[in-house]
Amino acid sequence: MTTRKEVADRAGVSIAVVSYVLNDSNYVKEETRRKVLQAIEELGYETNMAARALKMRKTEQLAVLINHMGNPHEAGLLLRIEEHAAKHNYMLFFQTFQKEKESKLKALLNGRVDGIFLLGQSLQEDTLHHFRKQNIPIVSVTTPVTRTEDVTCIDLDWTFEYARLIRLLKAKGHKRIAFMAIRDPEHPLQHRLGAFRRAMETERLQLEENDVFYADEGGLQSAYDKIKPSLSSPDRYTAIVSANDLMAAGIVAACRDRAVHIPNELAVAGSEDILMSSQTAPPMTVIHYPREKVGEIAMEVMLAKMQKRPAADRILQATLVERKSS
Amino acid sequence: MTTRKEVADRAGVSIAVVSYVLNDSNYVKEETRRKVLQAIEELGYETNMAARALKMRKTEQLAVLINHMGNPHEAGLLLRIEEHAAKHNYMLFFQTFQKEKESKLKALLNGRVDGIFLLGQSLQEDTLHHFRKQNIPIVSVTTPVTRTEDVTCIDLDWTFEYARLIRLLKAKGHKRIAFMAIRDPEHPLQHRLGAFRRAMETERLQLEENDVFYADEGGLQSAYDKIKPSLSSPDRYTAIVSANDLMAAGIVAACRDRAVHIPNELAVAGSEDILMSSQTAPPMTVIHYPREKVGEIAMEVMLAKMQKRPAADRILQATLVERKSS
DNA sequence: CTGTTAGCGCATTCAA
DNA sequence: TTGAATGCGCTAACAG
Repeated sequence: MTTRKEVADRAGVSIAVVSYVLNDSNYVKEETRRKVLQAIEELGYETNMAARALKMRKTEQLAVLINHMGNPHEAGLLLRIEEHAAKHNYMLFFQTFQKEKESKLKALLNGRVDGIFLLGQSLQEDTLHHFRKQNIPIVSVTTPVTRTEDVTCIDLDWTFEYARLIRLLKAKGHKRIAFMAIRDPEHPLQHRLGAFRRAMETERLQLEENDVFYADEGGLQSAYDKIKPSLSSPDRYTAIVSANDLMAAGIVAACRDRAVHIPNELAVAGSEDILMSSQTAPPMTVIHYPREKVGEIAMEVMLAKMQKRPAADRILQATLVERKSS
Repeated sequence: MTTRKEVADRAGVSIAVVSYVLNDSNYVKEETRRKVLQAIEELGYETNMAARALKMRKTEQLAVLINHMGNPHEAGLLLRIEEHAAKHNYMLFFQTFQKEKESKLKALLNGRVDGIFLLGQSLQEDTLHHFRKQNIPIVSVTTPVTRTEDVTCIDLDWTFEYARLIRLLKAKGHKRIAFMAIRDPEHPLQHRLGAFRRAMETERLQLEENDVFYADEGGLQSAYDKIKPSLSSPDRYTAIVSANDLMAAGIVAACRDRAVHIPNELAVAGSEDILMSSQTAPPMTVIHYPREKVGEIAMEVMLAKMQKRPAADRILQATLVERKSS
């Protein structure tokens, strides 16, 4: 490995000068600079980021804790965040994160990251406290079940978005609308269920308790399993909204297998607009979650917090994409 | 931030002892150990990974260079690799990687990673040389266009896999089979085109040059755009295989819009088996790429290389999933 | 069994 | 405009 010392020797200067040249942190005579640059070139020298991180107390690395990378929505979000992080020269770690791992988290991230993104996670108070003490900002993309002051959130106004979707369905004559939620009370998708309830109220529709389905997890299969039995009942909801698109796709699949016609017998809608949603049969009506924008804002907020600038929660606007499933 | 020094002071020992306790690297009297552990607990001390990395010349961080995170196949692969990396206490960076960034790569990764995974990339010789000098092993999941000795590859025997798929199609009466490839000659999917050519030969079928379509990139839309015009021609191939599933989905979408019946008028098959492929109309026949296994093996090979154990290229077996599109 | 000490590669203060 | 020297937090060789 080439070190600054070797570069300095070859250029006939001290290591400090090499540092000055590299970081533009001090005036260096043009000729000296040239010599140093040349030595760097010849030796193929590159700064050792570990050493720099130790000295600077800054790693330029960020962590993304992700719930379920199998979900293209979250994968897409991750991708967008990375895109913007890269622009600011931050490297991104990602970790699929289960609660069991939380205790190890502090050890794993200590001295490794300058900030943490949460993609569908909530952390426990003592974990939060630890990162607060270390001055590691936390930005959450999704509203966690329990809010904490140091976690800044980027999310949609789900009540507003669902209300708009409900109006669309109402306009087509639907009165009894079901919702596909998720069982785990800690799961961040719970927030969307709450929002849906409020939206139904706003739109003066009754959300009956047995019109809320609780899948075991957010995947396609779990929604398929949960919805399929209910599809044979004669008296039922005429539309269903799903807390995420993967589960909505599961509903579409169940309808196909039960020969329930979409949208004539049942209208289906999703909440994220992943690519798959445009390819199901029929293509799905969805709330288009602005992943691109959210990624950008998330990084923006993260930068602000790292620089100790104030950073408030951000609510973004989605759009409604009407396709054949409604 | 709590340091080892503070822990040592509180426990009334030297920092070395704290190190010994933490790393189990030296015998410590039970009572002393207890005191140290308690001090650590009380202070909420965690090891600073940056300092450790500097000292040990080992970061326990790995990079994944990924071509197109928008592709669920690659996202899935990333997920699997992360899963296995985590088991061995490695953190994973990922970077969506474009050629323009290659020059910056060395600077970005220097001192940050112990190894690099390539997901559909080829690096230039001087980049490879740099990492070779630093003893940073490189493992590629996909066969790059130009092979290099220090890059170990994990891939399928695509010729074998495509031959099996071709036999399936042949058994259903197909003789003229087209292929959806990708234009960029540097793109790793070129390898699959070459394999398909050989497989056709093996199966004694003629692959006509204008039955090979070259999409501009590997996405759904690009395949859709490329295939759509050709669907109206009366005399044409009766089956098409796509180098990846996203493009196969694009073909299915084009057939839908052109009212070409699948599989009666055209059989379609993909090469990876992403979730979406089971939800298109009709669901697609695909080669099931064993992402789980590949992730495991990739990490295994990486560990071997990091420990300077010999590590040969690995060829894994896929399975054929027959669905309604063929 | 425990303490002292010498770096790892870098940024930076202080002198020159 | 440049150099010498210090220390970031950690590991491990060596001495006791």
